[in-house]
Amino acid sequence: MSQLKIFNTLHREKQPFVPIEEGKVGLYVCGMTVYDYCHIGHARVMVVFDVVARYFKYLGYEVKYVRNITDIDDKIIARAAEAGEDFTDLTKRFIDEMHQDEASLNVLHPNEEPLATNSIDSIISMIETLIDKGNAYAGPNGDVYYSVESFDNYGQLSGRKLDDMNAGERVEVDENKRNPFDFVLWKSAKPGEPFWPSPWGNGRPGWHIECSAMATCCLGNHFDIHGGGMDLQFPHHENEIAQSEAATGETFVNTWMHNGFVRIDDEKMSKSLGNFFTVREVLKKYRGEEIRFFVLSSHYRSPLNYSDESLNEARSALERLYTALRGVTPIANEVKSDYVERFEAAMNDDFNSAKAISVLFECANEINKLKADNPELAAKTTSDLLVMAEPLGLLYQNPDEFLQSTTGSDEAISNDDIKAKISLRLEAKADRNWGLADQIRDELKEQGVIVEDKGQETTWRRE
RNA sequence: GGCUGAGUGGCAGAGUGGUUAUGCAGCGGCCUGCAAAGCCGUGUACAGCGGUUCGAUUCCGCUCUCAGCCUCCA
Repeated sequence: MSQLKIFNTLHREKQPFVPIEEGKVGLYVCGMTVYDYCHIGHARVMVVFDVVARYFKYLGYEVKYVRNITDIDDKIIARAAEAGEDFTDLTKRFIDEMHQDEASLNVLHPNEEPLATNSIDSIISMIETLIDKGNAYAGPNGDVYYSVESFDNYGQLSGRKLDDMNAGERVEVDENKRNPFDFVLWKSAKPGEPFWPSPWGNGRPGWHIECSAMATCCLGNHFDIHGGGMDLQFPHHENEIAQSEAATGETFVNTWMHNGFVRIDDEKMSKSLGNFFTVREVLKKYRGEEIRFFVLSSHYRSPLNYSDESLNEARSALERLYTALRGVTPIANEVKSDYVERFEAAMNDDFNSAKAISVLFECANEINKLKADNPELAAKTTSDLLVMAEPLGLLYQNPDEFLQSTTGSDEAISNDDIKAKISLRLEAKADRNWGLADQIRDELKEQGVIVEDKGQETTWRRE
């Protein structure tokens, strides 16, 4: 079998994955800042790394998957102030919402989900270490900063040099910093802001330090894979490396993985541009599995353009796969089929889900051909299809349930009414009253129900 | 200005130094009372210009276009 290769942002090439400890993998992903609903970009991160975790399990690894929650930061404070509520009420609410979205997308829960506010002690102790080692300093305003010049390899991940960067390009240079690219480790509290006591006074952690603290706490000073969206490469992940490696003296992470953006009209979907769709908005029109298929239909590092057409295609594609599964009871296949081999080869090539999915379609085609002539082989091939779908988190529903479920919140004809009409139509057919039979079929079609005759049986599905 | 990445058939989207991606849509056929689903067949795609090569969409160079990052961001 081919070996798993992963594109490592740190080296800008695909590299064979070698775990630090045999048979185990530690995975840390930067999760949500919980001040609003998840949008499709967040859904992509969740789904992509869910597949990474699932596929490692499929390969037999023991996976420890950690995805943090940032539950204290400037935006959270601002939103809570706007709403006139305690920031913890706000974050608790959006954590619950996030978990609902996660479930809708069939994303398995990470093994650990640490909160920044539960990690204050380890954050403070890491900052103390950085000050002791000369990598951090308290500014005249009481904030504590990391000194980028104190870390020789600063810029290794994002491939940039301090000299090449334009300080003050977008944000005014802060006079409290020794170097404009120094970043905050500890931010002193203004009146009315939430705070924790620290050796530098009351305040809260900066954005980057929490991830260094949580990652090393949960997975150790040196672990296998760290992931997140492309935009976190710089400065967030660059700063995480600088903090963690300066504090521990060890290599922080072996493999860095970054997923591409979701776009709308060829522009990045983001909160700041305001061009985002939330997961729950899209769920009004499309099933969670359709969103999931859409995300996995292109490679995780490529841009992914969001549109109704794309979601409609995902729907058609899933209908085809579920139609193949319909009416077959899978029987475990004792030999590893050529399909599964090719599926693994695709996934081993930097989690190429798009290519892997093409194998699912070929497998579905084979099932359709075998159904009539060779039920036993059809059943085994069906099992193959489900074996491949599992690490992708797809095809987890009963085919009829999927095909007959409603796709949105619109008012739809009930299953009972559909069945009643189909009974009438079967009587008409028995009388060879084709006019009436076709009329009933047309009526159902208008209500989004497709009727299909198979010999004496009639099945139905929703469009 | 610095640094990334990308440009594939009607659309989406993989991939490869010479041979079918895959899905949707289209066209023809089989099946069907008719459909639907399914099956079979069907498309001289690889931004442009040079170079390397027996041969390049695939490697190299240049040009053009697009997107992203350069302390909000998944």
